[in-house]
Amino acid sequence: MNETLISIGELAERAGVPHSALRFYEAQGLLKSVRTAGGQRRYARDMLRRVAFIRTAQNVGLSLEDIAGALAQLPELRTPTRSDWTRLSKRWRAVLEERIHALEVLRDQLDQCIGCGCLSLTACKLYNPADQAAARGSGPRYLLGDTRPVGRKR
Amino acid sequence: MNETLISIGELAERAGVPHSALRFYEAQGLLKSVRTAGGQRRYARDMLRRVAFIRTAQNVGLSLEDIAGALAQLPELRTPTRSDWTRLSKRWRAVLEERIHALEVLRDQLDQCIGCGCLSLTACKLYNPADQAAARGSGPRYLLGDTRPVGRKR
DNA sequence: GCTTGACCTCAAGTTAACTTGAGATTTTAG
DNA sequence: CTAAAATCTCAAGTTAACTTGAGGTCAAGC
Repeated sequence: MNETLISIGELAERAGVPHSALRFYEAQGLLKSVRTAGGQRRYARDMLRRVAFIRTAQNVGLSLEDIAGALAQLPELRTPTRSDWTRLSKRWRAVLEERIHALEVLRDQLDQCIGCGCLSLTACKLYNPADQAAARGSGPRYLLGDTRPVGRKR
Repeated sequence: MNETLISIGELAERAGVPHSALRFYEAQGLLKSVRTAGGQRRYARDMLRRVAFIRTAQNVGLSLEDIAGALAQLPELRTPTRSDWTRLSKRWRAVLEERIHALEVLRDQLDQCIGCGCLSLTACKLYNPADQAAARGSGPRYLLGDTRPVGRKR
């Protein structure tokens, strides 16, 4: 019944991720492992899925912190079931939809702003700096449709 | 005829960007300035637009290096005209379209992958690690529709 | 049962994009 | 003309996400 556990080398190879990154993820609480008597890591098979999830999410621009938040919803004590992952997937879909929407808004506004010919920065909806929208704080205000900037920090 | 030039403080306030960032951008070749007899920076008005452009582009996830590349297309010797900016804007639109498309592909594949119920990582089109597509190199292969990952480094 | 490849830990280095701080000079308002 | 506000330079610090290296241990095959 230990045959279901894999070494860090195997996980690294199958996931296409370097060992160092796996250890780093574990240190950040994104992965878990049990140890052999000698202290080496052994991963349950579902960690492979976790790694895939992590890399995929990073690819759409989410931070490890965000990802850790999502993974925290998975059960700790048992191996995640199909429906655990499905639930997670649904939330992801929402995140992706928001990001797509934000980019579409940006694209459309870019057309109307710099691209339109008005060239008036003071009237630009895309970039609304401090002296235009000081009451709402400084910096770009409309970039993400003025919604919560999902997944992007700073 | 010097009234058309603004100080770093004014640019910072109007653009909603700290002085330090403006100096940094200049050091990176993203902005330009002339100096007073005493050595202080004075910016032409069109630098305000440049700053807006920089921040906007950063917001969609482009690196300063990418942005520098785009800005390098603007004329050095004269103030950019409306059509200079329009041309730049059109290229941006293409970049945004590509990013949007990549996210849509990702969203749709997520549905079919983790979300579908097959739960088979070996069959997952989203995340295709080394042992599935070793011949094409390791790491995720289909994440951006297997196209050139526009604007993202590493 | 031993050698060799796989692992381990911990500290330090790396890149991007800035920020912070120190110490000195320039501008500007009164 | 002078004091306060704005700038200047340069070096060092910061965060994220890892990588690299040193020095040493574990495990698997012949």
